[in-house]
Amino acid sequence: MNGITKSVIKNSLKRIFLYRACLARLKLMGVEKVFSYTLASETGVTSDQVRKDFSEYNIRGNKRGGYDINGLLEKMEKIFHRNKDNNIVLIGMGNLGLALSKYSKFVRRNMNVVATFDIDPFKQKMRSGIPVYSMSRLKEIIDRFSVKVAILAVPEISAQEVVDELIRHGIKGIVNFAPVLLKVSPDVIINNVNLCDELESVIYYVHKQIKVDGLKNLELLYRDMKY
Amino acid sequence: MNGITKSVIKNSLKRIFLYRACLARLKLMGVEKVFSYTLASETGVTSDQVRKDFSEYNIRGNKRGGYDINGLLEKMEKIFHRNKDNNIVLIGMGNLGLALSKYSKFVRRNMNVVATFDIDPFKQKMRSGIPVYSMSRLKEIIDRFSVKVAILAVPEISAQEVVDELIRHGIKGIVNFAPVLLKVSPDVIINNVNLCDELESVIYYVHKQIKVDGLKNLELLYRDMKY
DNA sequence: CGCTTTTTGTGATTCCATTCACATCAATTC
DNA sequence: GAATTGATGTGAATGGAATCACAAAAAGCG
Repeated sequence: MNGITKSVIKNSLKRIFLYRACLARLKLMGVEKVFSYTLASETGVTSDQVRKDFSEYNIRGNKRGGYDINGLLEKMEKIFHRNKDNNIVLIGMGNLGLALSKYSKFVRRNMNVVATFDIDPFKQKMRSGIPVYSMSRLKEIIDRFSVKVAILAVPEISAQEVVDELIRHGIKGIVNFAPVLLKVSPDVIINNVNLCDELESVIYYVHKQIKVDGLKNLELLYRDMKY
Repeated sequence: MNGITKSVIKNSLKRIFLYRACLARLKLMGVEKVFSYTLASETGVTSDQVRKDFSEYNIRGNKRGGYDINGLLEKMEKIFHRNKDNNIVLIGMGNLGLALSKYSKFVRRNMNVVATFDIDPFKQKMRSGIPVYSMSRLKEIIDRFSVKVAILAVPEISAQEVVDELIRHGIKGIVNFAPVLLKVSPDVIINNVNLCDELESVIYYVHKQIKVDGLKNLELLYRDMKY
């Protein structure tokens, strides 16, 4: 249980998700095949990038014929283990945890939150279909549903403690919404999602942009004055 | 309003946030100064990286003396405009929107959700202190509070339409929770947060890890059989 | 005060992701 | 069925971020 763990999700994987979302949309529209440049312009990358990414994940198309959307989506499902169900547990039923437990998009991608956990006995009852258990039943549920991945939405103060327990019971991957860097052994995958940072990043760039625009305007003004 | 916009938040900026969180913690513990390697080991990066990042954002310390925590935090506040309040609007009061509107950590970082909006008239009443308005009052609120940044938590079907409206009324940056790539002009900053993708990434790496471990075990078994 | 120690700050280097360029293959046309 | 066209797939080149290595500065010490 040593070592700080940063999120290390590859950009190429994120782009693959983009492509998939785009493909699903095209499929709904009745489109049957795409070319790398179609997908590229839809997702705002270059066609080289699309092909290189596909190459990395061993996805191939037909020379000249482009890619068959159904085949592509099937291949992706296989790669991302979407064919089998993935059972998830969610720890912490505060505001965020509650919202995540109701988030219907997980289910649509075969990711099932089979149970949620909270230390607050008041919260330990059925809510919106998904049961809320006390932490004492964690091991039982993880074993019964072969859970390997957890969502962590507990206060930062208890995050590390909960993580240690999760890992002790066999959890191998965690999406962590608590704003702390968790210490885990390197075989456990952590993906940190820090909502404050996401918002603050945008604020930073907006302020910067405004400053740049301001300077541009000044330059323009200066030029106008000069001539 | 052309062009697909991917999130482009620099890694160095994300690390600066990490450092700041760490510094705040150290400050609470009564620590007054740090060295680059202290901060590094606390955040799981190298000390070179810390110094390089600081250099990028023009943060400097004292040769041999390290960095004064208070000075560092002040400098960061200035860089990130934490001295002045940042007013935010939140669009979409579904499960996620509701949770975000109650997310107390925003306020602690001077990011105030001044109002929320939803098309559902049933939701348009005071909830947990923050008012829920109809979209018709968007412009009024944006102007009154000089809002430049919005959080988007609407269904994907209406996301683009809402974004167009936001930008028309002067919004310059958006944290987008809808799983769609928004089309905006390049002077608007978009930060996409896709919860499904975050979870699915972890699942992907966990399966991969298990496969790798499995192979390792096979190799071990093979070696055992051989000798 | 000059010598040693310690840590910063940054040019040089390495490494990895993206982009380029083109060989390769499949379809279509003549 | 050869020639042409239009796409893929991938080595090679490029660019940008992380790491290295060291000069410069500050603190301590004799």
